Amino acid sequence: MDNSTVCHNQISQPPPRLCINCDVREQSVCGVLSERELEIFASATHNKRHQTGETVVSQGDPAVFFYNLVTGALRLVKLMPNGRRQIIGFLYPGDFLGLATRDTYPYAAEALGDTVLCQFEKRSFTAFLEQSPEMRAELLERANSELTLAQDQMLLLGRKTPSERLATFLLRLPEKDDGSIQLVMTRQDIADYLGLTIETVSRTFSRFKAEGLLSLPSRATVMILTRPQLQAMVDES
Amino acid sequence: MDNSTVCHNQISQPPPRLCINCDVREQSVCGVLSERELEIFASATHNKRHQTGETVVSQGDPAVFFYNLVTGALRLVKLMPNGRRQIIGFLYPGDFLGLATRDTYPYAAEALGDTVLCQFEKRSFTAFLEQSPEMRAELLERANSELTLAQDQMLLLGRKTPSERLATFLLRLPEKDDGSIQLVMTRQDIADYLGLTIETVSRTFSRFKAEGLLSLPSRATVMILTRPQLQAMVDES
DNA sequence: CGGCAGGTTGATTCGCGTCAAAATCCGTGG
DNA sequence: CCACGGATTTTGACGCGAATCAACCTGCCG
Repeated sequence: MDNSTVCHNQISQPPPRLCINCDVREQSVCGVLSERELEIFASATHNKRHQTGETVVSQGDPAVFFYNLVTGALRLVKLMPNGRRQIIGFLYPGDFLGLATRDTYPYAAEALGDTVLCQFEKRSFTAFLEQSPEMRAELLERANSELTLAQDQMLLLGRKTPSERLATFLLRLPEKDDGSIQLVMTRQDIADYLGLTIETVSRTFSRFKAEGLLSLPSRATVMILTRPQLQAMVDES
Repeated sequence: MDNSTVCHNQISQPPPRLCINCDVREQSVCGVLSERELEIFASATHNKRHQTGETVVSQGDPAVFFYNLVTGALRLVKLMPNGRRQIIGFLYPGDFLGLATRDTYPYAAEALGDTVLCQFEKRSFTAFLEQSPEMRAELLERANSELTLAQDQMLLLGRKTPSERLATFLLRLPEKDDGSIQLVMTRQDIADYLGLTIETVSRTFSRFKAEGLLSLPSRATVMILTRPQLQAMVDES
């Protein structure tokens, strides 16, 4: 809640932050830039930290900044006046925050856990695009894959059963080395992403567990036991 | 079903088809091209006609061609193995068909009424993009607005009531001069677009009519009587 | 005047949402 | 290490609203 744009260079003076050392450079839109361009880019950006639940951008606010997500995860939320909530996507390290915006953000972006973002001005980024066809191509690429995902999600929300929705969701998440899946979001988030209630999500998890499809070592950890069966539910689509 | 790539120059020899005379040039992605570029473009395209219900591209087919829609309308359909259907969008004159495709089309495009399309090869178009930053910017622009629309639709499918869905849908359609709205799609199409059944769509239309919100002079014509009330239902989102 | 596709209306069912309570998880402090 | 407390999740009971199933209507074609 207090000033969360903290730098760690409060004590000693570290070397200037360089995009070239960025952990997610290759995964982010910056991956297409030359060293020369990266330097230009670096001078126009700075890091921003957020804690769990904090709002990075608000629905309806003028879109002044764009971001690359460096660490953590975000949820993109659309809120209706009466409180109904729909999550239209989650962002992970390397993802770009700023697609599908015109003058204002049509959704809020909120931090899930502690996050680090790379912030830059929309204005200067747009200007930068004029000189970088590669970057524009990269953005087009990303917009297209977001659009593809969104279309899959429309099918999910319009026509799939709760079980199919949850199975689809789980199989989209990345596995760790030990085969477990870490859920960075709450059940409520999952419900609002899948167009269900929290109770239905919980019940579906329980049923999957009872059927031996998965186990839940902790709230945030899922072990998929019989991937083929879950996959079969998804392929039914 | 027979060869539907008909030219009208079967009798007399008309002047070569020129993009510069295209009715929808300014509305389509071609609007950003210079006369010079238009000529190059023209030589790589040809018109293609389709009748009601015909398939322009099939879900799962290799994406070889892109299209601009010149006349008529298309529905973009995702079909599940068990027959469940979700319409992820409608295209109107000037719209581009080819966003959100990788190697294959992830949806089918089907003609609503008689349509005219401008067809060109994905390969050559992609090559053309290399030399036309304006065109790439235009495509990015369009991908972004499609994405915005898709996100609105996710909210609709995940969280809105049938009445809100239909009201939202109707108010997005263009009015004619006399204030009427022409529905180019069937009730089933509307249902599959809004994530409902045909019966629920029909009942909701009937209720709106009973409440004096609209009248239905014919199956395909809607007269909105009290726009503010419909708008209020939508704003509730 | 059929015939038929598309659309409407009615009766019934059932799955998910709602409301309520219990259980679990997890951080905190004794 | 355990006891406590709040948040989160799970489970249970119930009701409603949209899907389903079925019949009927309407407009339009030959």
